[in-house]
Amino acid sequence: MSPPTESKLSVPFTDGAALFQLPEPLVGKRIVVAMSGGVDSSVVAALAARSGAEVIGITLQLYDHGAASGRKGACCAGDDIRDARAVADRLGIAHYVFDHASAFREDVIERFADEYLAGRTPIPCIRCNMGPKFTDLFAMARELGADCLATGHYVRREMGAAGPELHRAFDPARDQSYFLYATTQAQLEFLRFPLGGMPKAEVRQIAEAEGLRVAAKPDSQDICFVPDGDYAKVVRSVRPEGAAPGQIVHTISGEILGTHQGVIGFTVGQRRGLEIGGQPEPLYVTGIDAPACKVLVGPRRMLAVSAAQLIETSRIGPLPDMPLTAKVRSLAKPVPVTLEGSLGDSSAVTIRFAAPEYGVAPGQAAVIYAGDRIVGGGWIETTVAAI
RNA sequence: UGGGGCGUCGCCAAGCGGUAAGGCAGCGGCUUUUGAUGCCGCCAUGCGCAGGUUCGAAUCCUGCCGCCCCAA
Repeated sequence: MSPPTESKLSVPFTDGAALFQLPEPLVGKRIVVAMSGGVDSSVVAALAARSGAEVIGITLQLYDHGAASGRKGACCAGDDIRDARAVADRLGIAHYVFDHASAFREDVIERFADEYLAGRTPIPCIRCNMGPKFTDLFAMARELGADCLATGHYVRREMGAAGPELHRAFDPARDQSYFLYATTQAQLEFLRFPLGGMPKAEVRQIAEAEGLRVAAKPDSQDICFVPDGDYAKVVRSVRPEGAAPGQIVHTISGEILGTHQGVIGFTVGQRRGLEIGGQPEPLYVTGIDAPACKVLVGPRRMLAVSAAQLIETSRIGPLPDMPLTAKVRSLAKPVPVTLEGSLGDSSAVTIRFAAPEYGVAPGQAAVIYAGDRIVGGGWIETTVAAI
């Protein structure tokens, strides 16, 4: 599944024009690289520096709390900014750090908390890509007169008949397309993802070859602004008034099985943490009634969903005339779906699953694929039980 | 205070003389740039308490304690 460690480089990393999809010569071109302080974006910066173009690294400081410092595998604060700076120094490229903490707090963290309070399950990474990264950083790169904005995302940009298209990464284990479905056509014109065609192992090889201090840095995981995996703590600190206790109710019988310390601790499809024993089979969260402070639970078969309504849909390029698939979570094989409605322009669309899908949570994203190509997606507003 | 039933891990529950199943919950790990799911591992030297019978008892006997039901 994962490529061998000692593979040859699939793309010559000296071919800057191909990697950054810019016309030759690169001398005189200006590439802005979004540097998070991790291995991936550091390698992008290195590749850009090798290309002959002028390179400017930009790091957004997104948050700053004590726990961020010293935490391995985070991004965009404290040590990571120092790492980014050190890499830039090593590569001899310009590097700017912008304090984006207040905007990030409003656009991503508070929104994240409010979604949980409303009984939904948010994906801050997508909001972050939509806002700080691909809107704000995008504007900065434009102002700097860049020819493109390159990031370390594992996703491919390919030229199609109707313009640039977004495709899944070459390395399926690293594919990040799920988090990027909301990229607009205009953003995609300007964006570049040089790592989309490489296996992760290769990226680390390059980092080592370039002598980057981040070569062995752990991959980021979890939510970057949640220190120790305890996202509920973050929600409580942002919205202290939000976590009200309530009842855990059986979806079918209506029986009150227990109590909980706040709807924010639960997501549809969740099994653990209910603390309800004495049952013949496991109970899963089947729904969340935020206004009533109720968590609804039931057996696994009640999680089966036949369709989902998506809102605020977006589309990248034309809708191809071929079977479509969808992912309802980042790690999942895309499953066959049919679309009812017109995808894109923020309109509402219903996707119907060919086979029942389990654990579909409102607030999550559904991303639509045509083969390897991402054609768009939207936020899951409601689901239809398959029964 | 007559009769009947029951007390086994936090919960549910097997076992009915041969040396404590299983499920749920919980805990730990793997996986993972969202939340989940999933998978693997751990989880009662002891069966309400105290005696007794027996080579051997959660299982038999006695007493006590605690629940539940029936009762003019």
